[in-house]
Amino acid sequence: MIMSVNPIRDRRAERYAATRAEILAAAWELAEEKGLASLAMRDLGARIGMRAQSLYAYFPSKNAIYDAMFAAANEELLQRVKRLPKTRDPVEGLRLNLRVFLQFCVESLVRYQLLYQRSIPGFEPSPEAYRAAIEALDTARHALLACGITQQKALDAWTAVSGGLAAQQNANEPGGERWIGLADEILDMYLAHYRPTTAEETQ
Amino acid sequence: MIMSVNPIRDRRAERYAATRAEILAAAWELAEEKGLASLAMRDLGARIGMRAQSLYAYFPSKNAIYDAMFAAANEELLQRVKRLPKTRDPVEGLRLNLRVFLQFCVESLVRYQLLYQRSIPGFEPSPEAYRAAIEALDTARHALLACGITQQKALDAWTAVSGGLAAQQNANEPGGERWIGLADEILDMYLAHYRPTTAEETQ
DNA sequence: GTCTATATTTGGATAGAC
DNA sequence: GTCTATCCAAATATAGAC
Repeated sequence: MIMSVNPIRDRRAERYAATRAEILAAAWELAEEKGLASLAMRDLGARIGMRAQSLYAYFPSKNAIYDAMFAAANEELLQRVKRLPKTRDPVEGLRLNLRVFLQFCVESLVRYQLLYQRSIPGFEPSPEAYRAAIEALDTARHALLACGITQQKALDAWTAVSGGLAAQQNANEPGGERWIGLADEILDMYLAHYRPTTAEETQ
Repeated sequence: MIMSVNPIRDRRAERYAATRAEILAAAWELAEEKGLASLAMRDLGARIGMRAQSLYAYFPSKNAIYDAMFAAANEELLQRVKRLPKTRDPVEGLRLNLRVFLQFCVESLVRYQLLYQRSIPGFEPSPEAYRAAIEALDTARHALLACGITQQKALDAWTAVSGGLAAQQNANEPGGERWIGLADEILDMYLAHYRPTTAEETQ
């Protein structure tokens, strides 16, 4: 194994990765405190005892930091939905998927902004950072499929209603549960309309 | 009448108001071209043949310009829903209200961001600018009331589904109609669930 | 890998002449 | 009411010494 042949290089890589992680953690903190768009390299460096310029040894630009945050957040969501217990009842599976998504959306306002609101001028997530986002959306698609819902229109309606709940909650009552508390009822409404009741309708 | 006593002062006021309007029009243009957050006083002045500093004779700050844009946009929406023809069928009234709202949301991405996404760091609309926004929302509430829908939960669900359609459309397919085209179907789904079927349920 | 020094850009806002 | 002249602040990013 290469690891045992050259332990010094490994320790360096570990240190490097640890510092990167530390920078990202500080970035989230600062974003929560001052707003996502107000994240500044100076402040970020200061928080971890560095000059702003030294951060460039870890990230080539500020947008690269946003990109890493974007990727990590989507990966977090993906892991959560993947870790969900398998249910016999497909509706229960969809309900859990929705619950996890909404909880994820309202836990952190800045994370929500970064992932779903494109509020940073000039920042466009990289395709790699997108991967987990697409995969997470795909879990919702599968949960819908398990309920016999296959039409593209129905999937689009699902993203609209689930996304709408999160958006209203964060916009009008951040930290509360006035809208996300409607999840179960909205789910019932949705299924009553879009779920096929006979085998034929499933196609 | 004061107007005929001192016509000079009137002409000045008119000129002043016209210049303010010109500035705001240029602000919308620039925002569409470069992004809402990238609106800069220099560019704005340049567009109307002025130095940036001269703009301060018309607006005390950049945020005041955003505020005027915010107010004007909400007023525009309010006028549109108010101008809607009276319908005998309350469901038709709700449908038209929704249609106008969605059309308004997708017509301009930057207007949508300004009104519904709070994407400008440090900008908080003034209470006066809010007035029309609240009034516009109130027209939706009345349209729902006419359909016999009175519960707060049901009103919240309405803002979630209608807002969700606009949000998904703008986020994933700006300029298209993949989501807003679902409006009628979503409305049916919503009414089937929330509209009382008997007089008693209406309370 | 971190620093100092600095370049560069950007952009909001004020003072005072005309 | 518009200008010139500035100021001031913030923030990204690079060069090069240590």
